[in-house]
Amino acid sequence: MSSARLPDPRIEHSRRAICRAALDEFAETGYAGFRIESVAARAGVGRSTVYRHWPEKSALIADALRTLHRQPDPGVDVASGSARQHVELLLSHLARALTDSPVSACIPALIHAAGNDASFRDELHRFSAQRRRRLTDVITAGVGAGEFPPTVDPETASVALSGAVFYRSLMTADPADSGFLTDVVDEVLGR
Amino acid sequence: MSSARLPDPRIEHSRRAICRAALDEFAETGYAGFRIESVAARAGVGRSTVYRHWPEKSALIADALRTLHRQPDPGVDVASGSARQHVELLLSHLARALTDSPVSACIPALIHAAGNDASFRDELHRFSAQRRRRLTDVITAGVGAGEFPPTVDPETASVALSGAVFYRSLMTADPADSGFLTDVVDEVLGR
Amino acid sequence: MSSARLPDPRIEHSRRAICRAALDEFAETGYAGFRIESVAARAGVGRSTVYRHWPEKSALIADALRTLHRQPDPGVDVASGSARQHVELLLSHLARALTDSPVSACIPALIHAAGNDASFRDELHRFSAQRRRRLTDVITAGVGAGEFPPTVDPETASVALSGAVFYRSLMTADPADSGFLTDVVDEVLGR
Amino acid sequence: MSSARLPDPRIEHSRRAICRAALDEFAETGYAGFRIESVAARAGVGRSTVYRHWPEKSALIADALRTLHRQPDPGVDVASGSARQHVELLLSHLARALTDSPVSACIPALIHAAGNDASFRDELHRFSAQRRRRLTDVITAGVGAGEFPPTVDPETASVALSGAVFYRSLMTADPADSGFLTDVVDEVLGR
DNA sequence: CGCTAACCGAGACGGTACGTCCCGTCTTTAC
DNA sequence: GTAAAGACGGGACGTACCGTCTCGGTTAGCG
Repeated sequence: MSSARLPDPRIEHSRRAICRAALDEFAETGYAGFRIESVAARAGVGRSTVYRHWPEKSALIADALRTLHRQPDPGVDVASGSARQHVELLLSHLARALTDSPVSACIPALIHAAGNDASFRDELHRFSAQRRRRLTDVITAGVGAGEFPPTVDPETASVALSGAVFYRSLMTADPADSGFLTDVVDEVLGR
Repeated sequence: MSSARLPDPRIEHSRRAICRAALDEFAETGYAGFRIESVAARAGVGRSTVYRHWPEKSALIADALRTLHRQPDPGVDVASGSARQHVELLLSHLARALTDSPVSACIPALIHAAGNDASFRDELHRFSAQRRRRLTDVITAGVGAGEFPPTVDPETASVALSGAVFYRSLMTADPADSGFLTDVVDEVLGR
Repeated sequence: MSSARLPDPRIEHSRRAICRAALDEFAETGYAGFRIESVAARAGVGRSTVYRHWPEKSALIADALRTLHRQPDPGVDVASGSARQHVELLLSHLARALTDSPVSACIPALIHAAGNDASFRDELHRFSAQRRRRLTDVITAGVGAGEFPPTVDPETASVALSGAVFYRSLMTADPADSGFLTDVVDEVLGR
Repeated sequence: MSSARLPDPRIEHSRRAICRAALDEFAETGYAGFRIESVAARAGVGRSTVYRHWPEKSALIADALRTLHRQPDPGVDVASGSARQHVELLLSHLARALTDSPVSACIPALIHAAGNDASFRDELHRFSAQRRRRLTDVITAGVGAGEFPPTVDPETASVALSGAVFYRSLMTADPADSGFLTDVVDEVLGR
């Protein structure tokens, strides 16, 4: 019958350990400065084991970053609370993701990598689209419920809101704290 | 009078050529992949001349990027036209800067570098603050003239607008074209 | 049994090839002008392989020169012939060693290096002591057999004879040919 | 008449200082490790001044070493004392020259350099011939005076004696002290 | 004296070799 | 058959000198 060979549990174990180590390394040292040797050492693994599973450095980095996307969604309970509360919750999740390790250090690196590599760019776009879809949905619901003005375009609004958080976190010295979030939601979705 | 001694004309000549070459290299290959050897070759200069002026790769990159900031402001003529037109003009300049070489490739790299180096971070913050100030001023003027609703907070609005352009350019597959700009200005500054 | 682990056959192969190449390089260009890059090229080996086995240029040179000392002794058959013939044979071996490559170019370099480095000095002293011992022994035997005057001090005589060959080969324009050897043996060991 | 311009005293002053510094440098660091920069610094002179007078490193070294030969002969008073005393005196001068700075470090370096450069070789041969001639003359006189056996060939004997001192000083761990000199003179010139 | 030509120091320049670090490939042995 | 260990060829790094060059400032010796 199905002789699907179980592919040796050690393999999967190694892959996991290496990916985790790669994320740590990436968060600490960024794209440049990322050393295969350090990753192997972190993972308690021989250098050749890394090369057995990924053909080269960039492939490992890409793969490791991809695992970020599969991390569990914070899960906002849309059933209870107002649309505005949901929006602020999603934005504060985003703000925290941009501030805390390890994602905080990976997003900028991803943005940079995206500039020079089409596959990274696609990955980044897919990732952010997925994150932003929740936000767009919530805004759409808010408009439908009459909580936000009918003139609001959910797509544009979610870009403005996400962009505001990004910009505030990455390009200014001030944090995207709850006061800022309140202000920017007022500004974009009306008061 | 001021007998300011010109130290050696060759020095300034070399520095300029190297900085220009470094920006090109940076735009093409990013932070990783940046090779001093290529820069020297581009600049038509010996490798040692580069090291004579900058102690190491990162210092050269930092210095070269800094020259970006000193590039002349596009200069929007605020005297004529409506505040809304000014806002859209500034945003389209930003969008173009994020799309065209060489700045397009440098900003993402700067964002990345900022994640791992405080001095780069300060540089980036200073740079974006300077750019955004023009936008904030124009919005303030528009509010004063009654062109934008009095509820608009210029500071928050300029972050939302800049962030929207950034996000659209860097994190999505769609360009920050004039249609998008119109929409997002509608959204943030009212219609 | 002895499960003495052979570490890796490639290592010994590389070491041999590099040492041989280093001796050639040394003989051709001397201490100054000795370039690791040339040695690696001669040996058909990557530059880093050289540094993997020797920490720096001087260590490689020292090691390569040491292999000279392990080269097989010419092996003079003491059983047949007179003591005088043995003496002349040993001296002509020495003279030839000082004239022919590769040793010819290494001894002067060793003498020079010995002036600036104690370990080279010890090496040189050990090397020459070993070579000279055969000569001293043969002279001692010749004195015992009554072939040389009893007033001859074998130690002093062997220094005078070896020194004469060295001096003639290195410090004068004339070669230490067989005529010279005959004369100097006459002079030192009597006629 | 001849308006032979005095060639600017600064030039001669610089040359002297540089030559002296070059000898010191040579004695300290040998042929390899000889740095033009160090010489200039020792001489309190700009690096370019060195290059103004000597086209390259090796020319400076050669020139500096040549000044050694012009150093005043110790001057043995042949009028008084026996031939044997004169011989021992000359040999002890040679032994001291091979032991004390700066010559001690230059001779080995010269021997080495002679191996790779014909002009150095000629220089060395000329130098040693000049030194040895005094010795040969004294031996000849001693033979003529009946102080040494008529069988002594002055040329061969002076090579054996000089060679013995060289060998003892450079190739063994023992010094060419007065005891050794006595022994070797006994051995070569009879007792 | 004051001029002028030379010599000078300082140091930028294009090169080249160094010794270090890491890459991605490979070979060997242990489990 | 997979893993750890690590040798291998390769190539960029940042350092140290090389020998060449350009630059003003000083200085010797003539007018």
